[in-house]
Amino acid sequence: MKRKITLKQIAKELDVSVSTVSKALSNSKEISEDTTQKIQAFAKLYNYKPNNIALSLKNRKTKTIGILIPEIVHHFFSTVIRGIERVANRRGYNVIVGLSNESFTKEIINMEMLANGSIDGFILSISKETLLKQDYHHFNATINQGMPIVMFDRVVNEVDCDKVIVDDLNGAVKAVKKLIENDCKSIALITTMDYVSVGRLRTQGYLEALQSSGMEADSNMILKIDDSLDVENHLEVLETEIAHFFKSNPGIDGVFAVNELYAVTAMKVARKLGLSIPDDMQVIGFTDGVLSKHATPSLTTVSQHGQKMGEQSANLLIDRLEAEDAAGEQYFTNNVKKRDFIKMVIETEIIERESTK
Amino acid sequence: MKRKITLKQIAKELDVSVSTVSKALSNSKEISEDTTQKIQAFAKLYNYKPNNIALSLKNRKTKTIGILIPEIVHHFFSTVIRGIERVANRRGYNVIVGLSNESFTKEIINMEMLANGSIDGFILSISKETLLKQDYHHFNATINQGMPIVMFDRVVNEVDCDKVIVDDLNGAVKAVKKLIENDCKSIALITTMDYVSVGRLRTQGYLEALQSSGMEADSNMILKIDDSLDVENHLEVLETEIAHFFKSNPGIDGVFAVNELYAVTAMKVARKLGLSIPDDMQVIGFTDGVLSKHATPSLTTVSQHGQKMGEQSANLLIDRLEAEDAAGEQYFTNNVKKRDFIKMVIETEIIERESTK
DNA sequence: ATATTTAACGAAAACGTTTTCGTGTTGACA
DNA sequence: TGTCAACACGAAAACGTTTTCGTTAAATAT
Repeated sequence: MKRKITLKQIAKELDVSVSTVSKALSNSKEISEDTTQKIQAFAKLYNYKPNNIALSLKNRKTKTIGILIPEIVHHFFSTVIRGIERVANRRGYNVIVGLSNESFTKEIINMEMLANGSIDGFILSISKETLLKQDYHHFNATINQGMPIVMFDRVVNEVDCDKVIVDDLNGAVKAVKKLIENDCKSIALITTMDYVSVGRLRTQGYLEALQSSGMEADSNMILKIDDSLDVENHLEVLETEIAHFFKSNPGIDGVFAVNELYAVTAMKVARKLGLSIPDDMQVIGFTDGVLSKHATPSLTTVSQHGQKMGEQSANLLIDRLEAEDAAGEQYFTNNVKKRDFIKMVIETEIIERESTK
Repeated sequence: MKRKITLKQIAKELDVSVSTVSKALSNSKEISEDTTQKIQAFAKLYNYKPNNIALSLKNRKTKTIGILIPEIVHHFFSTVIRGIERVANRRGYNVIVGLSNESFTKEIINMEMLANGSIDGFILSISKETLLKQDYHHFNATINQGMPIVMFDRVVNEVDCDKVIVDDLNGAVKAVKKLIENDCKSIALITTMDYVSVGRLRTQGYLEALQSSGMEADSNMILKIDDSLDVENHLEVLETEIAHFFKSNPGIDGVFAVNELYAVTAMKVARKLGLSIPDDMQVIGFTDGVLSKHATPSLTTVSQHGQKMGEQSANLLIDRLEAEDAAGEQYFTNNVKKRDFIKMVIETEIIERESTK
């Protein structure tokens, strides 16, 4: 086994100085053509590649982006990662991922681990627990240390940084309006608790859509699921809750759910209750994941374009990183912003499938 | 904004040497209690944290693991990542992920990017194109440079390293035997092309199970899907292929599919053809993903325990990394293995749901 | 009073780069 | 022959650590 070769070793072998080797490899014209040739040939032979860590230390930038998300086994988040990785790679960056597992503490620990030089900037989505606590000091702290953050999807006004969000409110409005257009008279909402901002916004969209169509909202028609319990592994609880909800509201002919799991489960429950979809009840979900596509009947849903969100986030972050470079840091010491923070909104799109008429 | 503080800055402020600061912070008893106190207080005040990159360079290890997978928007792979991240974090490591996107070239590029000092070792699953080409030189090259690799799921004999696999063959056998026990007389197989080793093994398991039960295999009962096309986005093709398959084999009363997408699609097609599941046809899939759990009817499936695979992989890799440490590298130069390579088999488990009787 | 230990700290090397600034040798030119 | 530029290269600093090895002064032992 041969360990990776270094400049110093090449220098020694060829009896020149380290500086000469470095220059020769970067085709500096300070070095004669003869020695350049010789050095390059030798380097190629031994497959020399500069050590990234050394470069990072010298350049004080790592060319890697830290991703911090609540959960990776989740279609939406993995789609975002794919988007980030795509543009990051294209622009010469690596990505390092941390999982907060929806925990405030793990979010902080992860950020601290990564913020100590390992990465140049963060792309993250806030954990539920953090949203609940409303404690955002760790975000502001990292930003204050000069490390830029881009937040996506679950964002918060209290932190000043670039943000990429999906138009949750409007997406919900569009979905509910579609149900109304499709002649639904009694439209229910299945949502989460309010502290998750996306849940809140989608709920708001539901209400606005009803209002603007002259239908009145009925709080009995809204089912709020306590997602503090691990719903993925307690599917029955979800099912019985929804079943109970449907039974106590017999007239429901349209359902808008704030995620695809709720939507698909609602369909399942409805069918068990003898309802046919979409004839007796139409259903629209949020998030275009595998479930929506492959459910029977396949689910009409609001697509949030996760990959696009990832791509935009990465571009925002890298743009800012490279702007810092160009500005040569002087702006920072003067405390002048190079560019105001951007809040980018990704438009939603309704993907019509079999669960609506 | 205050940039991260360094040892040198602390030293300057407190008018001591850098070495003194370093020692004081690590509670060396070389330093008097007074100065230790003073330095630690100051460091805490300014929230000093050692720079990871500098440490990596000095220690010649990064405490980060490189993950290289074909695709992240995939329940199985993200489950594995979750497992890796879990133990990596617990043992003080970070994870950096690269996506090969099933491409040979991207696999190589990614490996080269990461192998230059950014990580201590790899955990990876081979891309389809690489399997097709059967070109594994890049794996052997990195191993020869002293960087350990752990392969999971899609592994290959030509590379000498630790491996974690699921018992595909036996899992398939169990699944098919369950169908036989459940009185299926005519069992079909929906599989991939043979070059994907897991597909081949599962096919083999199907054949063995039939044979050992005295049933004869009929090549007409095997549908091989060409997964070179992007099946996720060309669902119709898959559906028509399966429909055609079912129509030309009317007697099928049991289906074993090598992944959950094929299984769920098979159920969908079957129902469109007027068949009831599980009464007319029973279906078992492979991979316990979201689809299996939430399909209607929910799918009986062979679970591969992705998270466990990730955890085992990470433990194997870190064990080896830390064994190298302890051995102080001498073994390597003598070309003596510290530990033979391990092939760890994760047992599969059949999760019974509604698609079987 | 001298030798030796101990306490408390600093200098410097090392990890692997890149880059700035010499420095010595050559050749040209006056 | 003396001056100066051009050429080709090397030394050293810097990035931020840790660690080994001094070094100095005071304290102790002889």
